[in-house]
Formats: sequence, C-alpha cells, structure tokens
Amino acid sequence: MGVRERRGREKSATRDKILDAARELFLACGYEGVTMRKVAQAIEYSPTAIYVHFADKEALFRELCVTDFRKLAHVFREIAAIADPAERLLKAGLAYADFGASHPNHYRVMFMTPHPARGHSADLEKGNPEEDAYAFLKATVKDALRAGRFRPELKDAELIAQTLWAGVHGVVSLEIAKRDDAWVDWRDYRKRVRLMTGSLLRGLLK
Amino acid sequence: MGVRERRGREKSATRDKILDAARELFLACGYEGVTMRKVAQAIEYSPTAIYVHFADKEALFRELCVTDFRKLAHVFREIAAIADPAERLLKAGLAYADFGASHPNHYRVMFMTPHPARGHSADLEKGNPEEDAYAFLKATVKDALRAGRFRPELKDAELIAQTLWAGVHGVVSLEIAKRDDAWVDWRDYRKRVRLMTGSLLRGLLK
DNA sequence: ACGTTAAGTTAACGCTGTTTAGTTAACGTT
DNA sequence: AACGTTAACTAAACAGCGTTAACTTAACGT
Repeated sequence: MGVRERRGREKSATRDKILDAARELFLACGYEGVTMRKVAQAIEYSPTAIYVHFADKEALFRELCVTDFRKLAHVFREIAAIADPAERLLKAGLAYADFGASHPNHYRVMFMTPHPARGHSADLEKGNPEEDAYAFLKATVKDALRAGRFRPELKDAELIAQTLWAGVHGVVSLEIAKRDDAWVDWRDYRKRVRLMTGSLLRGLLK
Repeated sequence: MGVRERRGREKSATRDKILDAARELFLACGYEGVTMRKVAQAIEYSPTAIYVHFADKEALFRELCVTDFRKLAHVFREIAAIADPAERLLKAGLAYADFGASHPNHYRVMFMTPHPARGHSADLEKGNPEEDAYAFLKATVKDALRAGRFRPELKDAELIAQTLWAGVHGVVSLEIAKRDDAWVDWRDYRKRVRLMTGSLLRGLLK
C-alpha cells in the first residue's frame, strides 16, 4: 500500500532526469547530434538504462515534442478568445511562427522530416483543439467560413486550412533550414512572417 | 599527348558510374537510406573507391542535386519568355512545385535540412538566373515592381521574393514530409499549390 | 526466509561513414 | 629497355552509432 506508488515515483524520477538531460542536449545539438550514450553520460547512467524507460531514441524525442506542442496548443487557447475569426487566424499564424523559431529542433523532427507512416504519436488527441493545433486552425477556418468572410469560390475548410498552414510553415521551415545560408540575403524573420500571414489572408478573404 | 585526356575520360567514366548508381539509390531510398557500401556494391567496386572521386557522402549527393537544380533553372528559362511578370510569377511557382514533387529526396536535402554554414556548393553560380532559381525569382519580382504591379506599400524585392518562395516551399515541403501522415486529410497537391500561388499573388498584387 | 519483479549494467551485434596502408598497373623519363 | 612516379583501387581497420541479450542486484509481497 503506497509502496507501489513510491516505486512509481522513483521510476518517473529517473525518467524525468532522462527527459531533462535529453531536452537540453536536443536543443543544443539537434536530433542527429544527440546520441543515447551522450544522454546516458549526462545523467551518469549506462546507455541501456534509457531503454528501460523509452522504446528507442525517437520515442524519447517525441515525448519532448508532445510536451512542447501541448504548450503551443495552450497558446492557441488564448487566441481562441478573439472574436473576429480573421484576426484569430492572423494571430494564430504569428504565434505558430514564434513557436517554431523558439523550438527549431522539435519543429524540424515534427514537421520537416518524413516519418514512416505511424500518424504522429498516439499521445496527442486528434481533433481536440486543446491538444491538436491543426484542429484549432480548421475550426477557426470553419468559423470564418460560416461568417462569410472568405471569397465566394472558397468553400473547403480543409483546403483553406492546409494552405494557411503551408504558408506559415514555409517561412518557419526556411528560417530553420536556411537561416545561415549566405546564398540569400534574408530579411527579418518577423517581417517575413507578417507579410506572409497578411498577404495570404488578404488573398483568401473578401 | 592525348593520353592524359584518355586517362581523364576513363576516370570520369567510373565517376559517372558512381553517380548513376547513386542517383538511382538516392531516388529510391532517400539520403539516409543509402550507404556508401550499397553504392559500391551496385557498381561492383569497393566502398573506398568512391572516396577517390568524391570527398564524402554529402559531396556525392550534392553533385546530383546540382545537376537536377540546373534542370530547374532550365525550366525557368522557358518561363522567362512570358511577358506579364505577374503571370510569370504564377507559372514559376507551379513549375517549382512540380519540380519539388518529382525530386523529393533532392529537395529535402537542399531545402529542408540545415547545413553547417558553407553557402551551397560553389558549383552553382550565384546571381546568374540561368543557374540560380532564386535569382530568377528576384529578377521577376523586380520586373513586376517596376511595372507597378505590387501594392504600393511593397517596395522590397528581396522581401517579396522570399515570401513568394516561402509560400510555395511550404506546400512542397509539407507534401514531402507529411504526405503519408494520416493526421491530416490532405487535399490534392496541385490544388493546394494553385490556391497558394493564386492567393498569395492576389494578396501581394494591386 | 523465499520467489518474484524490475531497474540497471556489461558486453556484444550489426551497422554506419571514413582512414590508413598497401597493391597494381600504366605512365613519362632516362 | 629499365626505372621511378603517379594514381586508381582494395583490404582491413577505426570509431562511432542505435539497439539487444544476458546478467546482477536490490527491494518487494507473501
């Protein structure tokens, strides 16, 4: 009685130590730059100890991603309070871009790297706008659609949502992948984000 | 006399064999899915033989990319003949999206993967619209700018070009990274490309 | 006191990209 | 014609990777 719980707490304690060390390393070195051996060394455990708590390297990383993407969904909760659906879309775009720029390594693995099938981790609840940022976007598009804000030939909420997402994602992902590329004389990131969201919405709305 | 040349020809012959085998493998398996040993086995050479002709795996892959991206620039040459700069931008976007969808592995490494500094390979000539697709885009934006086609507050060709690029890149890169993700009920790729280019231009032009 | 459970370890496997040292065959030169 | 050089190519190995199998160890419930 209570012992099982203490054991559970102890286990999740070293689990958390792994997560903390891994987060720091992933942030500093990126996905490929982090090795299981490095994570283990950081917490002074053997590399195999990690496999007691996580199936593999990807599962470890995805747990960190899920945590951070829940944070993104929380930011969206505040934005959900904005009455005007068009302004809601704009603010959501800006928040999304901020998020991507401040979690580049998570963003890379979540949205810039092809994964073999397995639709996300099953830990995030699909369709629930509190956990699923795409569901939030789609819901807001539907609101704007109902309010008759989009140009008359636009009727497919899914198509509109995917286009809005792609627009902001384009700015975010180019920033992450090509920020240091001298080939292009990059303009300020936030300027690019604002021009993208503003222009795209102007082109889609009435 | 002539012997040196024949030697050179022989060397470049096995060099080409490596390139041919590598192209096929990279297309089929993606960058990480290809190993130097597999390439070597395909041409019945030892793995180390590749290092006589290429510095490392990345150099081998980038040579293939450069070849293919020169092809993209050639497609743009035809588009350059279109008189109306706005229509030219539209057609360029569609051609770029076609290209990305048919060379996903090259596209991934070129535009979706962060690289340590080293601005591209030095093999492509920066600023020359015949080899540099971004230079072509910027030149067309400048044309449209001169023709007074953009909304009056838009004056920075670089910023406009980067936003147009980001828009199409967003659609292309999401398609490559998340095509098989059941989380999203994806609409047809070409529909998404057209809505992106069309809406973005509508939002940027007068 | 005893059998069970599970966190954690050591050693190893099979793989990767790459390097070192060496072979071999054709070359230009004497 | 013999010799030293050059360079394509190879065999073996290195250091690293993610991961697995077999084992130890310590605390648990009975």
